[in-house]
Parts: sequence; C-alpha cells; structure tokens
Amino acid sequence: MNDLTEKMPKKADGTVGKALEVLDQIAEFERPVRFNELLERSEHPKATLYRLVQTLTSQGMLAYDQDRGTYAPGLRLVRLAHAAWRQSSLAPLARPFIDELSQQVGETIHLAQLDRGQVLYVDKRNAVRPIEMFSQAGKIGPGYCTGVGKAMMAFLPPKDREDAIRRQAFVQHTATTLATPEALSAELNDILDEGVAYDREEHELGIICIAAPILLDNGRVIGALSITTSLQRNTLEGLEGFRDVLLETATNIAETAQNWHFPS
Amino acid sequence: MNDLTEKMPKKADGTVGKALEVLDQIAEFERPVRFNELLERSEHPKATLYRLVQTLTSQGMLAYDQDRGTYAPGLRLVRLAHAAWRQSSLAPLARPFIDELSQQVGETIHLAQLDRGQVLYVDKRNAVRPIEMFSQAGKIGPGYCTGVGKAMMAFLPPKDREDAIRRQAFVQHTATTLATPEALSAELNDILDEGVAYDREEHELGIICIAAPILLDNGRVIGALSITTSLQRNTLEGLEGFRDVLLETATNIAETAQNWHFPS
DNA sequence: TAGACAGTTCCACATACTGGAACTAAATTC
DNA sequence: GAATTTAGTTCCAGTATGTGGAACTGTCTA
Repeated sequence: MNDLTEKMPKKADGTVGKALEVLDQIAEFERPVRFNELLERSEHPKATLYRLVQTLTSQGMLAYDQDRGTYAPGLRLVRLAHAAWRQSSLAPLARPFIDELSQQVGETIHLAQLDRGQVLYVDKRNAVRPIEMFSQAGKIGPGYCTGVGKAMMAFLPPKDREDAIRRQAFVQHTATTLATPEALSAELNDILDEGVAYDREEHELGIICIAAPILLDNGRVIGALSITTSLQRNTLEGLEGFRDVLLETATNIAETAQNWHFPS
Repeated sequence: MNDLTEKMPKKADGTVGKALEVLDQIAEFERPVRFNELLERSEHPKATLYRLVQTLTSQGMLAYDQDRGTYAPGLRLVRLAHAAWRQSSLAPLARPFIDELSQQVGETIHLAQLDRGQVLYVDKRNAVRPIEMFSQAGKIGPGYCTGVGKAMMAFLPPKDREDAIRRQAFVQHTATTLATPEALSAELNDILDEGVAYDREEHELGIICIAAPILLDNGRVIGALSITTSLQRNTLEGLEGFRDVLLETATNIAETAQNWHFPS
C-alpha cells in the first residue's frame, strides 16, 4: 500500500461511520478489490462487512464488477464531489491567482487543503515543460513530507497540530525525510517562524518545492500553495527567489476567501 | 431548484442510505445551506435529521461553516471521487480517443455515463482548453432532454429503461423538449433503430448535439459520447456528417473498455 | 471425489437509531 | 427591555436495525 493508510484514529460514529470507513479502505487500494481482500484488512466479521458493502453498492457509492467480482468506488461519488469541489474547496476562488502565479514563475503550482491530516490537492497548474510527477486534483499525499503539508501543519492550532502529527505514517522515503514526530515538530516550529516551508527532496528524489500557508485574518490555515520543481530545472536557492510572489499570491487568495466567508 | 430533483424512487436502505440521501439533498442546493432549510425539505423529524447531519459532518462528508451556520459537501468527497473517477469512469481509458475526436471535429465533446437515471458527465473537451478534474467532470444533467441521456436510455434493457424513464422530471425546457414518458419512449425506440441520438434544442435553445452510445459486446450500454454545437456554428445536417467518426470513436472506446473488463 | 476457499444467507440477540418533547440561544417584535 | 418567535441542540424510553456466529452454496483445486 502507501504511506497514508495507518495511524488513522478511528472514531467511526455509528453505522454511517463504519460504512464510510469501508469506502475509504476500498479507495485506498487504488484498484478494484475482491470481497475477501477487503475482509482480510477489515476488523468487521464477514457478515457485517458483507452487508456494508452491499449497502454501499446499492447506493452507488461502490461499483460492483459482476464478471470479476470486484468492488471499486462508484460514480455517485464523482457527482457529489463536483458539488464539494465547488463549494468547499479553495480551487474556484483561487483559480485566477494561481493562473497568474503559474505564468509568472513557469513552474508547477499546487493548491492543497488539509483533510484529516492528509494533504488533499484541489488544483494544479503544470509547468511549461511538464515533469512527470505525483499529483492531480483530488489526489492525496502525506502531510509530513510535502511542502504544502508542512506549511499547513505548522500553522495549525497546537491541539490540531498534534493531532495531525499523530496521523502521519512517517515512512522514510529519502535521506532527508523527516521520519519522526520530533523531527517534524521541530521543523514545523521553524516553518512557523520562517513563514514558508521547503520540501528538500523529502518525498521524492530530485523534487523540491517552496510552500506557503493560506491564512485567514484570525490566523486559521485554510490551505497551502506551493511552487514545485526538480533539481534538473532549478535549485533550492532558485525557489527562495519565488518566496515573495508566492506569499503575495497566498495573501491574495486568503483575502478573497475572507470575503467569500470561507468555511471549516 | 433544477429538473433533477423529483421522482427519485427512494429505497434508502438503512441508516447509511438515509445519510447519503441527506448528502444528495445538500449537494442539490448547489450552495451552503442552513439546517432549517434542509429540515423544510426533509421528511425526517428534526432530531433525526440533526443527528444525520452531525454524523456526516464529523465524517468530513459535510463541511460546516461555523460563522454562517451552513453546511456544504465536504472535501472527503473529493478525495474519494478521485479514486472513483479513475476506476469506475470511462474517462481515463477514453481520453486518447476523445482527444483525437476533438481534434478532428473541432466541436465540444462530452463523455457521459448513467448514474441513477441521470446523466453524469465524466469528461469534456471544448476547443478552448482541456478540463480540470471536478470543475466540469462530475456535472450532472437530465436524461430525457440531452443527447447522451437519450442515447444511453435507448440501449438500456427494457426493465432498466422503464426505470430510467420513471426517474425523469420532464420539465418543458423548450418547444422541442420531449416532456412526457410516451414521447420519450417513442423517441428512444427511434434511437435504438437509428444508432445515434440527436438533441434538437431540447434542453437549451440554439444548442444541438449528436450522441452515440458506448456498447459492450454483450449489448450493455456503459456510456455515451456526444458532439455538441450551437446553431451559430453548425446545423443538424452538419452534425449528421460527424455520425461515422462519432460511432467509430464510440466503438474504439467500447473495445478498450472490453479489454479492461469494464464494471457495472 | 474430497478438500479448500470465496461468497452468500439465516436468525436470535443487542446495539444504536428514532423522534416527541423539552430545553437553550439568538433574533425579532412590541 | 421584556415578550415572542425562530433556529439549533439535547434527552431518553421504545424499538427498529444492525450484528456476527454459524451454516449453506457454489466454484476452483488437487
């Protein structure tokens, strides 16, 4: 699997919580799964899991492949997500700012938000010469080893920050990965002082980025914005040069969000 | 509201079904809603609705705006939909074919699938620029007055077709809208003979399209493909000229889907 | 043909969902 | 600024619903 799975404190409230937990599990596979594969990773007894899956399928939240006997996330989710993306994500209102930033810097731009301790990418603008890389709208990534993840976590209120740290999987992807809660915590403090976060090949070799939080007037982080590049194209020092324009864009987005009275 | 709301035979199984029904209702508003607005349109008693909404919120399926006291579909949906889009939609595998078709005809292309009697757009190409994940993909439309909707319904097995017809809202959008089950049914028969469906300004004045079903070897419809234009740019006769290339593309997509062993 | 295994159904039991009603907080009226 | 209305939240007895061990069916394997 990946480094997102574990350490998710489950306070699955009621049947709905359990059903959604199952849905998450299926989504995590990133491929259609057999009932039994699911059963192995589930803590529910066979009959219970079976009923949950049945319900989700009849509801269109899961799609069942008759021939192969496999389940995958269903199309109803796509429909619902459309509404979610438009109403609860920063993407629609941030779009013009990101477009402009993209043109100015000519590197890949990511707009992300925090979803249960994980980084959720809600928009992306490719570099002029695109690099093949991890991410797209709706995709998720780890919080502890991405620029946007660290930028957001750093500005979380203490309690939420701890909670977010606890949810990290801490897989050592590269030599520079911050693979312990302590190392991450220290780094977050630096980021809080610094105002921006860097990804120094912590997730993927050769890939670096500079990220800034998007902060409301009351200090709440609502997302993060990053400029990503590869060592073939640029350097950490080069990224530092983008610092001002990145922060300015983040501020602009925050201001707009403020007026739209942004939720959560 | 719109013409998608009513006539949805609800066989909400269990608590999960009810919760998802509420989620749908919230999504239908297409804007953040107050609890009370929801209550008015809900058949659940206050306490019950309240608990459902609470659960959905704590699960991240809904986002609650503290300041305004409103609910909107939550980001967790975006995350789940990413997996759904990649695994259960035709979009990823159809992409190269649609790109090619788009270049050939220079008109707007839609790729849609049927979700509970409604048309769900999973990909779109307009001459100007390619789609961003959920900004356009994930949109829904009525089945009875769109080319893709009719193309898909026509090739449904009798029982499913009837079911789909029953789910339509039949709002008379324009003079040519097929606003009765009988008119629609007759049209579907013609389409079944014809092999393609036309939208003759049935949904919006000045907008026309030609649509073809995407059919598996066993005859099952798994989606539809359409070329849309406006009367300013083209004519119904002009669209007829696209018939062959449209059908060929649909066949190619079906073949590819066949090999990927496409679900549902 | 026996054995193993995935998937499905059954049913007594108890959890957790229900909803009327009562409560609090905030907005509105007089 | 007290009285009234409206929105949102909590409570709790009753029971509908979900639970899971076990038994069954169908399918693949040796």
